[in-house]
Amino acid sequence: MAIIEKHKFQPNALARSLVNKKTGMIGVLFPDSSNMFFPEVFGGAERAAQKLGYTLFLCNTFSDYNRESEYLNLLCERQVDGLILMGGRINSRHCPPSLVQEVVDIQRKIPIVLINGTLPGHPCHRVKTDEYLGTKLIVQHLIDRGHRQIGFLGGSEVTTTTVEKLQAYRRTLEANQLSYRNEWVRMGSFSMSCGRQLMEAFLTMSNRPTAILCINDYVAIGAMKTAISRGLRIPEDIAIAGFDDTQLSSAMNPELTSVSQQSEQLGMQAMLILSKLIQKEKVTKLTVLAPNLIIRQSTQ
Amino acid sequence: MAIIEKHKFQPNALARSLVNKKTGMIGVLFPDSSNMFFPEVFGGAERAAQKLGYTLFLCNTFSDYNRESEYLNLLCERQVDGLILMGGRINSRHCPPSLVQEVVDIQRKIPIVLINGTLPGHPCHRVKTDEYLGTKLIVQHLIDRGHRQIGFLGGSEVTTTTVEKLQAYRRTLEANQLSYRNEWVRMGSFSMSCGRQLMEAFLTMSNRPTAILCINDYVAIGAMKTAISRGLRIPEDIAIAGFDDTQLSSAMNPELTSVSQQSEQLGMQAMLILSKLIQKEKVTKLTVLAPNLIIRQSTQ
DNA sequence: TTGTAAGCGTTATCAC
DNA sequence: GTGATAACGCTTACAA
Repeated sequence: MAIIEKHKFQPNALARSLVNKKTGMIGVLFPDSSNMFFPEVFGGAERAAQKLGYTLFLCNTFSDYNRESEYLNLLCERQVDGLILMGGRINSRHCPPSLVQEVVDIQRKIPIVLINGTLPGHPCHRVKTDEYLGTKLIVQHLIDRGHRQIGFLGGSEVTTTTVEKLQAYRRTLEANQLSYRNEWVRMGSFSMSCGRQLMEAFLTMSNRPTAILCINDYVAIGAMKTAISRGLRIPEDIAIAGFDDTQLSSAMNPELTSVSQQSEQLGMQAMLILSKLIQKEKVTKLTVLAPNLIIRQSTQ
Repeated sequence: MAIIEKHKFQPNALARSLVNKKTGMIGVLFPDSSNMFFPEVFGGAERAAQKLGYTLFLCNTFSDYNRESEYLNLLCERQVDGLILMGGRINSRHCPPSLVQEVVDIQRKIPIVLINGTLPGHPCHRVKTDEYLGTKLIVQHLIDRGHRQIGFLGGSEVTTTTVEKLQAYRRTLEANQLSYRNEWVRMGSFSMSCGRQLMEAFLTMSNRPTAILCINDYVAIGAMKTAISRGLRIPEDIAIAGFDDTQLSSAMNPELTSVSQQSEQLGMQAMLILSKLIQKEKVTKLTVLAPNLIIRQSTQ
């Protein structure tokens, strides 16, 4: 011990990992650190990881398939013990089979958990919140508040989660004998500026919705800002709801009704399941978390 | 090549790094992923890292000295090529010398860049925004808008950045022949809930400030929310300004005047300097970025 | 208890 | 150019 101290001996984890064949590292792919939803998820994952003795390797893919592939390769070379995947290809409808195959090949050697996504045609360990139910809850809430004209704003039709929400929206309307109208559904992206633009378009309509469900909090806030700048009161003149319940929704004024995906739980669960997979324990393939409707000022 | 493909040969970066004595990994310590400022900084750092062929190892210390030490140790064991440090001990007045020494010892072996912090008594490569100037700009702006009673909300006196801002606040008041009043300065923490609480206290004062400078956007938003819930109009009844110009400030309603620290630039510069240090190039010890006053609705 | 040797998957060196 | 070999720093198994 004295001699360790004296020579300031520094253990080398690389050499140790080379022998042990485990690194204690978990690779985490996510699409965008500027969307608070993701930092929240890996906040939860990190907490769980610390308890389990793992350490996270976060990789911002910027939703770019190439970067995803690069990182995937990098993480394999670095011998991570497991992978958590979010966004990008696992949320893509029409995902090129080669990209799916890439993940499938890796999965043969390294345990993988997907958050809010799938690998079409291949069974996979997944953690997700029930976004269908979440959407249903919020549409029903709007209907219960007396709204009959409900719009849907943002997202992209090439994204599986958007399609799932859209379906829930449509079916919930129908279940309430309300008509689904194409012109009340506007897609684009997931950003605040998208929310602004799409809302502009809505406001020029003669017969516009009285309530709007947005694909996420960012789009909702963009929509709110446009509405407010046009002199509309929220929720009196138009009700607006978001999704994800990021910290933005409670920060806003008026505060934004949103559906919590339990982002931290999502990360924790994924990490928990991954650690079991690494220990070769049997784990349920699919873990579904219940969404949580958080009603705030923007809809009542 | 055929045989590589056939056997699905997977190169092992650990073994390679063991020989090369470089891993291409940069350790990044930061205090809190739920404060958007930090994801913004490492967004910039990541972009730079990708260009330079490095990859980031992000470590959320939750501002806990012990966790900092653990991660520091972990990153050394893992043989990272360099370190970027934010928050925690490098922002602490009265930082225990042993914690400083720990970093100094590491610095002998691994290049380190500090963002917005110092290692008291030890020269160090640092990147920072001029928070003194940033504060001055915003106080001057409030004064120019006609305010004579300006308060200071949030932060903590054990944090170097808070002290720096407080000093700038005080001196700018004095330079304008305005009196500094103790009861107009309230400290606490850096959270939205802190902003709410401190604002409550302000509002009970008979002679309260007409404008408030907050330590960051989160505190500012908390303060705004309390003010609004008390029926005050912003900025007519009370002007409020934040700091950091996170995405929250432009999302708010009314939009929040704030000082941009150029968070992405901060991360990019740190990464750039670090890579030069790793290549043993000479680099200037201190890089100061100019803050940017972003005037929005909350102060005019 | 202490010590020695083999091996992890690379890279680099030095003969050939 | 090709091919064998040592070395990187650690762990583990086995021998002394």
